[in-house]
Amino acid sequence: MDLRQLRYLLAVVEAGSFSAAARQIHIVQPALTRQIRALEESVGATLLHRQSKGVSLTAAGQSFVRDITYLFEHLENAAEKARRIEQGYSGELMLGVTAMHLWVPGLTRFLKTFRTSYPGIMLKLNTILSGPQITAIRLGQLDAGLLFFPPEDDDQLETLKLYTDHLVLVTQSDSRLAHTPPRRLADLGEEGFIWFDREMTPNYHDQLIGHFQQCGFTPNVIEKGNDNTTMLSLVASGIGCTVLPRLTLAGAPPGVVSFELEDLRFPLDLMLTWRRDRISPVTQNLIDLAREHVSKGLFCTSR
Amino acid sequence: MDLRQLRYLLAVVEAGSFSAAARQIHIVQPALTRQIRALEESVGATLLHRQSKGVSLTAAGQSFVRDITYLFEHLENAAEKARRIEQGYSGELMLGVTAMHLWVPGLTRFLKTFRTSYPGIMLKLNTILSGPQITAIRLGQLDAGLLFFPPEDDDQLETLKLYTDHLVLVTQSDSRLAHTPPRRLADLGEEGFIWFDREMTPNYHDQLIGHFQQCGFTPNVIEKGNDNTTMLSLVASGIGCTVLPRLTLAGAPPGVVSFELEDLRFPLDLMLTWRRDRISPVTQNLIDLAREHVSKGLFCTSR
DNA sequence: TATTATCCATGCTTTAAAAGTATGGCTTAC
DNA sequence: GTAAGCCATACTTTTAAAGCATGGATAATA
Repeated sequence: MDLRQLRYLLAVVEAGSFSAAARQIHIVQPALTRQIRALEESVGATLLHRQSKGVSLTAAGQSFVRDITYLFEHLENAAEKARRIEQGYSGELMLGVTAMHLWVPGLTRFLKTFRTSYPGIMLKLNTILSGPQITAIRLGQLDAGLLFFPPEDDDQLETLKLYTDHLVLVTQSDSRLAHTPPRRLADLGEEGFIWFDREMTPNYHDQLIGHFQQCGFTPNVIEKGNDNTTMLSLVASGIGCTVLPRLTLAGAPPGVVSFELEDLRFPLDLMLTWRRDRISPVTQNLIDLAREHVSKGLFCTSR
Repeated sequence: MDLRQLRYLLAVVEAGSFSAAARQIHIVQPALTRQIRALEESVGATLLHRQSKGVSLTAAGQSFVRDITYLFEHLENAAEKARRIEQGYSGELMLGVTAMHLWVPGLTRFLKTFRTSYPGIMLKLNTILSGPQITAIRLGQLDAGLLFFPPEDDDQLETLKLYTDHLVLVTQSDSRLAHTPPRRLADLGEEGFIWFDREMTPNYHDQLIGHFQQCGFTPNVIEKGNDNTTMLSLVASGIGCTVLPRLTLAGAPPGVVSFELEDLRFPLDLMLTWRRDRISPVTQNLIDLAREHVSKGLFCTSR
């Protein structure tokens, strides 16, 4: 069996005769006769009644034609779908993101633009920690990820810096600290500090703790909150202070204020990370759009 | 695009490499490479990542393979269906039958046997008058019909006599007629006669009326019932008598008796009728089974 | 009735499209 | 560093489809 033969059959059925069909599809009638005969042989049934004035479908032929009519359309759709995927206009994009960044305005704006530009893409956001994100990207489970501190000089991964953030001190607006703003980490003294479990985001944790030690500061941890929102809620309720990337304060509850500290100029680069090999077209489109946003400075503006 | 190419693609995907697939499908690797390339060209998308150690599907390829996987199965099913129809084991059979005969035991037994023998056939019984039946058969709307008096020596239609019935006088068991059974039509005199509209089955009507006239009998029609059941009900209620084919009395209500009349030896042949040309395989099977039943005398036995 | 036109089938030739062959470049494994 | 395995390319051979000429059968037409 052969697609050509099926096409020929449909042409014959439509034209009502071998000769007419042959004229329509620009081959000679004997060629058509032979191909239809071969088709009938491979199907194992006579599909056409040959009459002196054209042909008509047998009962078997009617059934067969019904069954194959939509085949070509189906094939064309399959090809079209493949083309759209190849061009990155269809398919899905598995994107890793840390919970911390889901409310960063520049980032949500970026994702919104992507969604608008590629409405055919099912964007699947995975709220996942930095470490697992890197693993998932390596394994191909994620197409790309948004995270701090990707492994440097990795020959498998490639990164793009979206923006550089920095840490700020966060405290309640009518707390003691808010009235006499500290200038350095050491000024916090034994002030209650809100922190998080190391496992949540080990890289970030270790980098910060290392920096604190360099500055001679040991936080007096009195409470832990394992995501941004929780930590901010704890701060808002007056339990203590903490440090957070400035841009993640976008969704902070009222009554929370932030201060820049002299020794908290810790540079935090939010990186888009992806596998160097086998970038899917969708991922490429995401990267291209990210590059565009970076060059226009769209990640840094807060509105 | 070509079925061969699709088959090759599936082989390559399954084998994981061009070389392995080529060995499996017994062609050489360059031929495979070329066909896949041609397929990719006609689809308009790269379907495979060529790596040093085999190949893997691109995102577009994954979608495409998903879409064509069931195609071959679908085609084989379509062919199988066509074969079954050609052999008369599948499909539908449009059979005309007059309401009069639906309760004839030999006939219902025949239809039941057919249904059992060909469970794949959708047997569509059309309760339709003799005249329209013949027209429908000629037009190909019916595959075959069961009727009295088909046109004789018709070069388009062919017939098979299933059984010969004859008319009997039907009356209520405690009517005057039942007590002094008449021997001839003329004996009925002015007895109330139940009849039917000519349009219901004109051939049958005209043949009977003609015969009545030959016998010098003019029925005193006092009521009309346009199907067997109605006529029998009227008889059972004591309104009058009528004549009916003997075998159609199978479903008669209690209190109805029948008598043979000397001049009512009118032969009634129930004929299976079909178009001589373009007998569908199902129809052929029906005819064959009918011939078998006729030769075994199964139509005449009442049980 | 003979004729013409039309249709499908068949035998033979030509052309187009696969498959086969030889080989090369590249990567991975030992 | 060599061998093995993979895919790609250029060229040849084989296969299969298309083209051509023609014939038999049927149906419309003169």
